[in-house]
Amino acid sequence: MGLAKTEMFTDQQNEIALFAKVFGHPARVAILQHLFKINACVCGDLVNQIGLAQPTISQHLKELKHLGLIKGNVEGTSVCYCIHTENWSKMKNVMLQFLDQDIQNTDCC
Amino acid sequence: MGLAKTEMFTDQQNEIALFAKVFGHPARVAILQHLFKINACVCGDLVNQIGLAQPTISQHLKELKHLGLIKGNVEGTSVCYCIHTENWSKMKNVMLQFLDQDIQNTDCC
DNA sequence: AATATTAATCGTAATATTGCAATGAACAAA
DNA sequence: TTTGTTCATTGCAATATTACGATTAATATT
Repeated sequence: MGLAKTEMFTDQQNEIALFAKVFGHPARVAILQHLFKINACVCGDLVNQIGLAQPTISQHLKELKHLGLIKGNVEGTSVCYCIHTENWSKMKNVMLQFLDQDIQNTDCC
Repeated sequence: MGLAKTEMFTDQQNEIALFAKVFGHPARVAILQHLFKINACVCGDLVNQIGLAQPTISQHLKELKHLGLIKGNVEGTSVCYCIHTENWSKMKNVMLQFLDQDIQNTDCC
């Protein structure tokens, strides 16, 4: 059914999955890396940088914005995007808690 | 269309996306968390724990195994799964490098 | 050998994602 | 006001993902 049964998982598990999902496409990884590097970027520049069509970039930006990881500021006819540092930190904590799990004992198999 | 254009991104970006994608479903997050907690687990136990049907769990396990994040050992009629600690560490380094990016300057927008 | 147990695989239905052409909306410049 | 620029939205085609019933494969148990 192409549909995750979210109701059978904890809020934490669903949150981790949501964040991970948005990183699950190389275009969004590239967009975020570029925003970190340049610190702020107009949508059109991203289209040139990444090489996908404008509607496609716009859609990826929408998803990143929806999760709160980036901010967009209208400046005339263009829109300036940048990392939402506070939310990025919060997300990082959630993901680190998941990634940093440690096994206490030796390998089993 | 429904297909990521991986050829236009760096290997690193594609690798990050691949790892993130596998974490992008709460069932796989739950499976991994359970394996960390219990350290080793027979497939049937995961089916009981998670609450999805056996073929579904088996499919999720396959994806985790394919990325090398877990190992599976046949023990009689059952299969014992556990975290592949070495590969988990490698994956963690890749993801941390991405998550730990820092902005040098102030917010722009 | 016959039966039971466990997990993988196959096949399929339902839904989601990706990508872009076409269009629309908002603003700036002439 | 007309034209151009920039970005969002719509609509659609192609592909991927999720879930599970049915079946198969492998090994135990009787």
